[in-house]
Amino acid sequence: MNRFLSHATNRIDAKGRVSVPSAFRAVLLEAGVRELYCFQDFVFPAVSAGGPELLDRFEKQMAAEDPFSDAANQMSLLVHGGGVFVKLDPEGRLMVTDFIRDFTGISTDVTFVGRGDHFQLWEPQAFARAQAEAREGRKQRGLRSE
Amino acid sequence: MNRFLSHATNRIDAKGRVSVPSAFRAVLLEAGVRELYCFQDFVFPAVSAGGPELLDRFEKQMAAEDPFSDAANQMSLLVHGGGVFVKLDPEGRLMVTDFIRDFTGISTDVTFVGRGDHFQLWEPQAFARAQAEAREGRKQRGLRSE
DNA sequence: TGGGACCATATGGGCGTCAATGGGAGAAGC
DNA sequence: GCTTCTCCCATTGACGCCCATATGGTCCCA
Repeated sequence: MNRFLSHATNRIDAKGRVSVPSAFRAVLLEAGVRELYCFQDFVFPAVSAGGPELLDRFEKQMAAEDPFSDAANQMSLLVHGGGVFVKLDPEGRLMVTDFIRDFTGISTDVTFVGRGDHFQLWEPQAFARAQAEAREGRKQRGLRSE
Repeated sequence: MNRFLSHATNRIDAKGRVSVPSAFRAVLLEAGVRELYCFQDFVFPAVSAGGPELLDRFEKQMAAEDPFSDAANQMSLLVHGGGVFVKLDPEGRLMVTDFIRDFTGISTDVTFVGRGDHFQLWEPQAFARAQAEAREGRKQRGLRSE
């Protein structure tokens, strides 16, 4: 398994640390990622995290559209200006900084959400709501999988 | 037999495990599936399960459209964030996690329902109702084959 | 044809391992 | 010197692996 899948909720301890789920750490290890690259998601109130190659991916995306568009400008602000490198401690935990808290609304618990080539940090309730909305939207569009 | 057929109800034990029906396990074995991919169904209050190729299918679908579109984003939230890889123990049982319970209403028993290329986990009563409704709907449309 | 041995599946529980969490102490920075 | 950040160790609770038991069905043989 070489991608980020499923979701799990972990508690922030008194020092402001939270364990990254072991399944996600395994993916990072396999990819040889030692430092996480984090930034604010464009769509959801979540912080996205992954290897440094994520940056490349978003720069490609920006290059694909009109470089002077509002979207490209805002993306650059988030990707370049809002990006942070985060290190894990020997137990696989990361510090939940104000950068993360302010944007996501996270306070005591973090929901880690796999997104294939990266994963996200969500406030648990916010994730539940977003997922419910997504499911509702799919149902209405009638895009059944079978 | 290379597809999932019929249905069966098994009990969840004190540890929260339930045996996957042997007929289904045989199909999985033949297909060489060692890890199940499970996700909350888009239509029914059931959890669908099958081989990893189910996920591949979803990812192809996402790749087909604009990867940064709203639809693709929401789908990833369901397929990646809402999907789980589940391993069977040596006896062919799986853990019934809250992820499954909350969405399906399953508490003490699980009804396994074959769906051809995958199968589903239902709360027994809910399955009985859904099946009755489906039968009724077909009858009214006059599409019965018998 | 009826009874019994045999087999497969479903189920129950013990136990070791690992992940998540909590706290302490040393190191580095203000 | 005090705060903040790491690293290290301890605890606990969950999960995976193993073996044991039960239950129902099938096949063989008398």
